[in-house]
Amino acid sequence: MQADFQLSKPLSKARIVVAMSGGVDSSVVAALAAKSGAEVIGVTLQLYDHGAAVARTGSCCAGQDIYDARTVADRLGIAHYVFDYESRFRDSVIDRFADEYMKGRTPIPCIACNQGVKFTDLLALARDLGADCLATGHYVRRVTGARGPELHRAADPARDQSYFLFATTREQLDFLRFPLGDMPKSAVREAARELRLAVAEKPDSQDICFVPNGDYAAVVKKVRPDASAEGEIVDLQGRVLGRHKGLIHFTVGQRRGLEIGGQPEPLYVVRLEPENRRVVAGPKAALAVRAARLSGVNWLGEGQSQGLTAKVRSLARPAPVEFDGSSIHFASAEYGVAPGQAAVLYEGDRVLGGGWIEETVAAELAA
RNA sequence: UGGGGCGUCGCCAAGUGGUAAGGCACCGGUUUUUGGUACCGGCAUUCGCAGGUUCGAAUCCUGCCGCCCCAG
Repeated sequence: MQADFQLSKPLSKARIVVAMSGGVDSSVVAALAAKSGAEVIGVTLQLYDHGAAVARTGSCCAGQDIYDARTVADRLGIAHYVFDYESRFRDSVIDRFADEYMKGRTPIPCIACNQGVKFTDLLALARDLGADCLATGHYVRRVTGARGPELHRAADPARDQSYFLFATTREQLDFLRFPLGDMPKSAVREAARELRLAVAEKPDSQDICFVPNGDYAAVVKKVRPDASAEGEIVDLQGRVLGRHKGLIHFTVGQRRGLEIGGQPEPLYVVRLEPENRRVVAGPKAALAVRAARLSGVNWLGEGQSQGLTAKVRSLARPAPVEFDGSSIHFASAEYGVAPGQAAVLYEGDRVLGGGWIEETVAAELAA
């Protein structure tokens, strides 16, 4: 197995920095880089280190993972550095994550992490190390188009991570390489086995890396102690249906957890009102949205505005939309669109960019 | 107090003699590098309580308890 690192100079004269998380994917990237003949430097960032999170499986960038990355680097015979980015990660990812929840929004820490710590800080570090590129284990493709590098969905649709990388800028994309974008996950695992990498059978990471037991609310409360302020759960007319134990436990589109029974049909969270700590609940139909205004738009495309599709969550078939530069308009109602989540725009397999969902416009329901 | 009605899983609610539907909630699982959704599965040996009739009752009878309504 080989990878094309898309460099303009001979690999024998190139220096590649590989972001090694300690998982199978980035380990295989390091192996592919080492095999290419270039000089390879593995870099691992220590992002957090709560005692409890260290030993758990499915994590990333702490304790055992750092050890695993080092072990792989040693086996490959490449240089390996570990940098302490805990405070940076706490400020730019964990604190922001908590603040978003406090505001009644639903954050995606993985994108914040990619955007900041990885593609800004680590990328700058790689440049400082004199690298010609920074390679990561993300499942996404960098395709050279007529006007330079483009970001495309991964070849393995089940693994595509383009949703989490919408904020990647042109400059960053210039310097980044994603050797796994063309490969199915099974091939990556197979390669790890053939290379006898210790991480070959390591479980995929999932959930939020810095949340130990899937209990993200506990992390928010730890960072922001006043997060458990109670409030009312009301229906669309404002009638009180019950109480809740903290806005942070809810997200728009959520069904479970309201603990309100006796209804003829399920209740969903329609909206969160941080000003008065209210959770507004209603039937599924009340979730229908026809447009969403975005902030922090990152654009990698040209003038496209028609024939686009958008994903409003990582798992979802892309929905046809029109984009006017700041808002997306769905061709047919979309459900459970939560502020704080990302809307990523595609033209076929190409990622044109995206933005953060600020507010949504309810669809007029013919009823 | 007199008259009427009701009491089935946490909530709503079928079932009026043949051996407890369903919905909501909740729990578990699947899916997944966010949260959530969706899907699959689980969830009353028991029908306010105590007796009685019957081969057999949540369904019939009696008493008690509780709640609701109406009372010149």
